[in-house]
Amino acid sequence: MADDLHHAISARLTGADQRYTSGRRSLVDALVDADRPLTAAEILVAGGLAQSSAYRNLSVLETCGVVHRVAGTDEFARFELAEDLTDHHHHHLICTNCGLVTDFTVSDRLERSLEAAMERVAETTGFRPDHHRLDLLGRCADCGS
Amino acid sequence: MADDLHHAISARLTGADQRYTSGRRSLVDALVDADRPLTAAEILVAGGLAQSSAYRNLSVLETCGVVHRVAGTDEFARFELAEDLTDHHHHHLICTNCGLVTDFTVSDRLERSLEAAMERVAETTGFRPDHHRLDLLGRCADCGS
DNA sequence: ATTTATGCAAATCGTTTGCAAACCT
DNA sequence: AGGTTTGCAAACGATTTGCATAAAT
Repeated sequence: MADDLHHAISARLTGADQRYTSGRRSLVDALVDADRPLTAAEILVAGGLAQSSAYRNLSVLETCGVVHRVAGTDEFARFELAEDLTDHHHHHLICTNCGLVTDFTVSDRLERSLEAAMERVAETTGFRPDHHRLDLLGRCADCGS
Repeated sequence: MADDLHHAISARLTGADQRYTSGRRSLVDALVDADRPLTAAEILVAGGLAQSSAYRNLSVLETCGVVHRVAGTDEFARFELAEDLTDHHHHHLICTNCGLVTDFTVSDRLERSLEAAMERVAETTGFRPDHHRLDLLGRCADCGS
Protein backbone atom coordinates (compact mmCIF):
# COMPACT_ATOMS: atom_id res chain seq x y z
CA MET A 1 0.00 0.00 0.00
CA ALA A 2 2.14 2.82 1.28
CA ASP A 3 5.20 0.78 0.48
CA ASP A 4 6.72 3.46 -1.71
CA LEU A 5 6.38 5.84 1.17
CA HIS A 6 8.23 3.60 3.58
CA HIS A 7 10.87 3.00 0.98
CA ALA A 8 11.36 6.71 0.45
CA ILE A 9 11.57 7.29 4.18
CA SER A 10 14.05 4.48 4.62
CA ALA A 11 16.23 6.00 1.93
CA ARG A 12 16.03 9.40 3.52
CA LEU A 13 17.09 8.05 6.88
CA THR A 14 19.86 5.92 5.46
CA GLY A 15 21.16 8.96 3.66
CA ALA A 16 21.52 10.64 7.03
CA ASP A 17 23.20 7.61 8.59
CA GLN A 18 20.11 6.70 10.52
CA ARG A 19 18.23 3.41 10.74
CA TYR A 20 14.59 2.84 9.98
CA THR A 21 13.90 0.87 13.12
CA SER A 22 10.56 -0.74 13.95
CA GLY A 23 9.93 1.96 16.52
CA ARG A 24 10.41 4.69 13.97
CA ARG A 25 8.19 2.83 11.56
CA SER A 26 5.45 2.68 14.19
CA LEU A 27 5.58 6.41 14.59
CA VAL A 28 5.41 6.92 10.85
CA ASP A 29 2.49 4.48 10.59
CA ALA A 30 0.59 6.47 13.17
CA LEU A 31 1.04 9.59 11.06
CA VAL A 32 0.13 7.75 7.86
CA ASP A 33 -3.12 6.55 9.41
CA ALA A 34 -4.10 10.02 10.54
CA ASP A 35 -5.66 12.61 8.26
CA ARG A 36 -4.43 15.48 10.38
CA PRO A 37 -1.36 16.45 12.42
CA LEU A 38 -1.06 14.46 15.64
CA THR A 39 0.12 15.63 19.02
CA ALA A 40 3.15 13.99 20.61
CA ALA A 41 0.78 12.38 23.11
CA GLU A 42 -1.37 10.90 20.35
CA ILE A 43 1.66 9.57 18.52
CA LEU A 44 3.02 8.21 21.75
CA VAL A 45 -0.13 6.16 22.34
CA ALA A 46 -0.59 5.04 18.73
CA GLY A 47 3.07 4.21 18.25
CA GLY A 48 3.40 2.20 21.45
CA LEU A 49 6.88 3.47 22.27
CA ALA A 50 8.16 4.79 25.55
CA GLN A 51 7.82 8.52 25.93
CA SER A 52 11.51 9.23 25.62
CA SER A 53 11.87 7.03 22.55
CA ALA A 54 8.90 8.66 20.87
CA TYR A 55 10.28 12.16 21.41
CA ARG A 56 13.79 11.14 20.45
CA ASN A 57 12.64 9.47 17.26
CA LEU A 58 10.35 12.31 16.30
CA SER A 59 13.36 14.54 16.63
CA VAL A 60 15.42 12.29 14.37
CA LEU A 61 12.60 12.05 11.84
CA GLU A 62 12.22 15.81 11.88
CA THR A 63 15.93 16.40 11.37
CA CYS A 64 15.95 14.00 8.44
CA GLY A 65 13.00 15.79 6.84
CA VAL A 66 10.59 12.89 7.23
CA VAL A 67 8.34 14.57 9.72
CA HIS A 68 7.36 18.20 10.06
CA ARG A 69 6.44 20.08 13.22
CA VAL A 70 3.14 21.97 13.10
CA ALA A 71 2.49 25.01 15.27
CA GLY A 72 -1.04 25.24 16.66
CA THR A 73 -2.27 27.66 19.28
CA ASP A 74 -2.05 25.42 22.31
CA GLU A 75 0.98 24.14 24.17
CA PHE A 76 1.20 20.76 22.43
CA ALA A 77 3.68 19.94 19.70
CA ARG A 78 2.05 18.42 16.62
CA PHE A 79 3.62 16.46 13.79
CA GLU A 80 2.76 15.41 10.25
CA LEU A 81 4.61 13.70 7.42
CA ALA A 82 6.70 16.06 5.30
CA GLU A 83 4.78 17.39 2.32
CA ASP A 84 7.42 16.27 -0.14
CA LEU A 85 6.78 12.69 0.95
CA THR A 86 3.02 12.82 0.71
CA ASP A 87 2.83 15.13 -2.32
CA HIS A 88 -0.01 16.89 -0.61
CA HIS A 89 0.60 20.59 -0.15
CA HIS A 90 -1.98 21.85 2.31
CA HIS A 91 -2.72 24.32 5.06
CA HIS A 92 -4.27 24.09 8.49
CA LEU A 93 -7.55 24.87 10.17
CA ILE A 94 -6.82 25.50 13.81
CA CYS A 95 -9.54 25.49 16.44
CA THR A 96 -8.90 28.27 18.92
CA ASN A 97 -11.14 26.52 21.42
CA CYS A 98 -9.90 22.91 21.58
CA GLY A 99 -6.65 23.16 19.64
CA LEU A 100 -7.63 20.62 16.97
CA VAL A 101 -5.66 20.98 13.76
CA THR A 102 -7.02 19.72 10.43
CA ASP A 103 -5.92 20.06 6.83
CA PHE A 104 -7.34 22.05 3.96
CA THR A 105 -6.18 23.20 0.55
CA VAL A 106 -6.63 26.38 -1.43
CA SER A 107 -6.83 27.03 -5.15
CA ASP A 108 -3.73 26.88 -7.32
CA ARG A 109 -4.34 30.51 -8.13
CA LEU A 110 -4.03 31.50 -4.48
CA GLU A 111 -0.96 29.31 -4.04
CA ARG A 112 0.69 31.08 -6.92
CA SER A 113 -0.12 34.45 -5.37
CA LEU A 114 1.47 33.32 -2.13
CA GLU A 115 4.59 32.21 -3.96
CA ALA A 116 4.76 35.55 -5.73
CA ALA A 117 4.44 37.37 -2.42
CA MET A 118 7.29 35.30 -1.04
CA GLU A 119 9.54 36.26 -3.92
CA ARG A 120 8.65 39.90 -3.50
CA VAL A 121 9.67 39.75 0.15
CA ALA A 122 12.94 38.12 -0.78
CA GLU A 123 13.68 40.98 -3.14
CA THR A 124 12.60 43.68 -0.72
CA THR A 125 14.09 42.59 2.59
CA GLY A 126 17.14 40.65 3.70
CA PHE A 127 14.87 37.75 4.56
CA ARG A 128 15.20 34.52 2.56
CA PRO A 129 11.84 32.74 2.58
CA ASP A 130 11.86 28.98 2.47
CA HIS A 131 8.21 28.05 2.82
CA HIS A 132 4.97 29.68 3.80
CA ARG A 133 2.41 28.84 6.40
CA LEU A 134 -1.22 29.78 5.90
CA ASP A 135 -3.59 28.87 8.70
CA LEU A 136 -7.20 29.66 9.38
CA LEU A 137 -8.04 30.19 13.03
CA GLY A 138 -11.56 29.73 14.28
CA ARG A 139 -13.99 27.21 15.73
CA CYS A 140 -14.05 23.60 14.58
CA ALA A 141 -17.35 21.87 13.87
CA ASP A 142 -17.41 20.30 17.35
CA CYS A 143 -16.75 23.55 19.18
CA GLY A 144 -19.51 25.38 17.28
CA SER A 145 -19.50 29.13 17.42
CA MET B 1 1.61 60.67 21.00
CA ALA B 2 0.11 57.26 21.48
CA ASP B 3 -2.39 58.71 23.88
CA ASP B 4 -5.36 57.54 21.88
CA LEU B 5 -3.95 54.07 22.03
CA HIS B 6 -3.66 54.08 25.80
CA HIS B 7 -7.12 55.50 26.07
CA ALA B 8 -8.53 52.78 23.87
CA ILE B 9 -6.74 50.13 25.90
CA SER B 10 -7.95 51.60 29.15
CA ALA B 11 -11.50 51.51 27.86
CA ARG B 12 -11.13 47.95 26.73
CA LEU B 13 -9.84 46.85 30.12
CA THR B 14 -12.45 48.80 32.04
CA GLY B 15 -15.11 47.15 29.92
CA ALA B 16 -13.83 43.80 31.17
CA ASP B 17 -13.73 44.96 34.80
CA GLN B 18 -9.97 45.21 34.76
CA ARG B 19 -7.72 48.10 35.74
CA TYR B 20 -5.08 49.71 33.57
CA THR B 21 -2.38 49.63 36.22
CA SER B 22 1.08 51.11 35.81
CA GLY B 23 2.49 47.61 35.47
CA ARG B 24 0.15 46.82 32.62
CA ARG B 25 0.96 50.13 31.02
CA SER B 26 4.67 49.30 31.18
CA LEU B 27 4.06 46.08 29.33
CA VAL B 28 2.01 47.86 26.70
CA ASP B 29 4.70 50.53 26.34
CA ALA B 30 7.31 47.86 25.69
CA LEU B 31 5.14 46.52 22.88
CA VAL B 32 4.46 49.98 21.48
CA ASP B 33 8.18 50.73 21.32
CA ALA B 34 8.92 47.52 19.46
CA ASP B 35 8.42 47.08 15.74
CA ARG B 36 8.04 43.33 16.05
CA PRO B 37 6.50 40.77 18.41
CA LEU B 38 8.45 40.44 21.67
CA THR B 39 9.13 37.34 23.69
CA ALA B 40 7.90 37.11 27.25
CA ALA B 41 11.52 37.45 28.37
CA GLU B 42 12.00 40.65 26.36
CA ILE B 43 8.80 42.13 27.72
CA LEU B 44 9.78 41.12 31.21
CA VAL B 45 13.05 43.03 30.98
CA ALA B 46 11.62 46.07 29.21
CA GLY B 47 8.54 46.23 31.43
CA GLY B 48 10.46 45.92 34.68
CA LEU B 49 7.84 43.74 36.37
CA ALA B 50 8.37 40.55 38.29
CA GLN B 51 8.16 37.45 36.16
CA SER B 52 4.87 36.30 37.62
CA SER B 53 3.29 39.73 37.24
CA ALA B 54 4.43 40.01 33.66
CA TYR B 55 2.95 36.65 32.73
CA ARG B 56 -0.23 37.29 34.68
CA ASN B 57 -0.74 40.69 33.10
CA LEU B 58 0.01 39.46 29.62
CA SER B 59 -2.66 36.88 30.20
CA VAL B 60 -5.16 39.53 31.27
CA LEU B 61 -4.24 41.75 28.33
CA GLU B 62 -4.65 38.83 25.98
CA THR B 63 -8.04 37.88 27.38
CA CYS B 64 -9.24 41.46 27.01
CA GLY B 65 -8.07 41.55 23.39
CA VAL B 66 -5.36 44.13 23.96
CA VAL B 67 -2.48 41.82 23.24
CA HIS B 68 -2.19 38.96 20.81
CA ARG B 69 -0.05 35.85 21.12
CA VAL B 70 2.18 35.09 18.14
CA ALA B 71 3.31 31.56 17.35
CA GLY B 72 6.88 31.28 16.11
CA THR B 73 8.84 28.09 15.62
CA ASP B 74 10.78 28.08 18.86
CA GLU B 75 9.60 27.43 22.40
CA PHE B 76 9.14 31.06 23.40
CA ALA B 77 5.79 32.81 23.56
CA ARG B 78 5.70 36.11 21.69
CA PHE B 79 3.25 38.97 21.98
CA GLU B 80 2.17 42.01 19.98
CA LEU B 81 -0.57 44.61 20.28
CA ALA B 82 -3.89 43.53 18.82
CA GLU B 83 -4.28 44.57 15.19
CA ASP B 84 -7.56 46.34 15.82
CA LEU B 85 -5.74 48.69 18.18
CA THR B 86 -2.85 49.47 15.87
CA ASP B 87 -4.83 49.40 12.62
CA HIS B 88 -1.91 47.62 11.06
CA HIS B 89 -2.86 44.29 9.56
CA HIS B 90 0.32 42.41 8.88
CA HIS B 91 1.97 39.01 8.70
CA HIS B 92 5.18 37.53 10.05
CA LEU B 93 8.62 36.61 8.78
CA ILE B 94 9.91 33.86 11.04
CA CYS B 95 13.56 32.90 11.11
CA THR B 96 13.88 29.14 11.38
CA ASN B 97 17.42 29.56 12.66
CA CYS B 98 17.22 32.07 15.50
CA GLY B 99 13.47 32.34 16.00
CA LEU B 100 13.27 36.09 15.30
CA VAL B 101 9.83 37.25 14.23
CA THR B 102 9.35 40.44 12.20
CA ASP B 103 6.37 42.01 10.45
CA PHE B 104 5.54 42.36 6.78
CA THR B 105 2.49 43.16 4.71
CA VAL B 106 1.13 41.85 1.45
CA SER B 107 -0.89 43.51 -1.28
CA ASP B 108 -4.58 44.25 -0.80
CA ARG B 109 -5.23 41.95 -3.71
CA LEU B 110 -3.67 39.03 -1.89
CA GLU B 111 -5.48 39.91 1.31
CA ARG B 112 -8.77 39.81 -0.54
CA SER B 113 -7.90 36.41 -1.97
CA LEU B 114 -7.19 35.15 1.50
CA GLU B 115 -10.51 36.46 2.75
CA ALA B 116 -12.27 34.79 -0.12
CA ALA B 117 -10.55 31.50 0.66
CA MET B 118 -11.68 31.79 4.25
CA GLU B 119 -15.28 32.25 3.21
CA ARG B 120 -15.06 29.29 0.90
CA VAL B 121 -13.84 27.11 3.74
CA ALA B 122 -16.67 28.31 5.93
CA GLU B 123 -19.17 27.24 3.29
CA THR B 124 -17.50 23.91 2.60
CA THR B 125 -16.64 22.58 6.04
CA GLY B 126 -18.08 22.90 9.52
CA PHE B 127 -15.21 25.16 10.42
CA ARG B 128 -15.93 28.82 11.28
CA PRO B 129 -12.84 30.86 10.44
CA ASP B 130 -12.17 33.91 12.53
CA HIS B 131 -8.85 35.16 11.26
CA HIS B 132 -6.00 33.96 9.12
CA ARG B 133 -2.32 33.63 9.75
CA LEU B 134 0.16 33.90 6.89
CA ASP B 135 3.81 33.48 7.80
CA LEU B 136 6.95 33.19 5.75
CA LEU B 137 9.53 30.83 7.19
CA GLY B 138 13.17 31.17 6.26
CA ARG B 139 16.42 32.85 7.24
CA CYS B 140 16.55 36.37 8.57
CA ALA B 141 19.19 38.81 7.31
CA ASP B 142 21.46 38.09 10.28
CA CYS B 143 21.30 34.32 9.90
CA GLY B 144 22.16 34.50 6.20
CA SER B 145 21.50 31.42 4.11
C1' DA C 1 -12.49 48.47 54.29
C1' DT C 2 -12.56 45.65 50.57
C1' DT C 3 -11.15 44.24 46.48
C1' DT C 4 -7.36 43.71 43.17
C1' DA C 5 -2.35 43.64 41.85
C1' DT C 6 2.28 42.62 43.09
C1' DG C 7 6.59 39.85 44.12
C1' DC C 8 8.67 35.94 45.89
C1' DA C 9 9.29 31.18 45.88
C1' DA C 10 7.51 26.78 44.86
C1' DA C 11 4.84 23.87 41.71
C1' DT C 12 3.44 22.35 37.07
C1' DC C 13 3.87 19.88 32.88
C1' DG C 14 5.44 19.03 28.20
C1' DT C 15 9.76 17.82 26.74
C1' DT C 16 14.72 16.42 27.21
C1' DT C 17 18.56 13.82 29.02
C1' DG C 18 21.71 10.20 31.72
C1' DC C 19 22.45 5.74 31.97
C1' DA C 20 22.34 0.64 31.78
C1' DA C 21 20.19 -3.05 29.21
C1' DA C 22 18.61 -4.76 24.60
C1' DC C 23 19.17 -4.48 19.66
C1' DC C 24 21.13 -4.48 15.09
C1' DT C 25 24.81 -5.42 11.62
C1' DA D 1 32.36 -6.93 19.26
C1' DG D 2 31.03 -2.00 18.27
C1' DG D 3 27.92 1.28 17.78
C1' DT D 4 22.87 2.48 18.05
C1' DT D 5 18.33 2.41 20.14
C1' DT D 6 15.44 1.56 23.90
C1' DG D 7 13.02 2.36 28.46
C1' DC D 8 13.11 4.03 32.96
C1' DA D 9 13.60 7.67 35.99
C1' DA D 10 15.43 12.02 36.88
C1' DA D 11 16.30 16.73 35.08
C1' DC D 12 15.00 20.79 32.49
C1' DG D 13 12.86 25.21 31.61
C1' DA D 14 9.13 28.20 30.26
C1' DT D 15 5.07 29.24 32.40
C1' DT D 16 1.74 29.08 36.30
C1' DT D 17 0.21 29.30 40.96
C1' DG D 18 -0.09 29.96 46.40
C1' DC D 19 0.30 33.16 49.53
C1' DA D 20 1.35 37.24 52.20
C1' DT D 21 2.10 42.21 51.31
C1' DA D 22 1.15 46.59 48.86
C1' DA D 23 -1.77 49.36 46.10
C1' DA D 24 -6.05 51.08 44.29
C1' DT D 25 -10.92 52.47 44.66
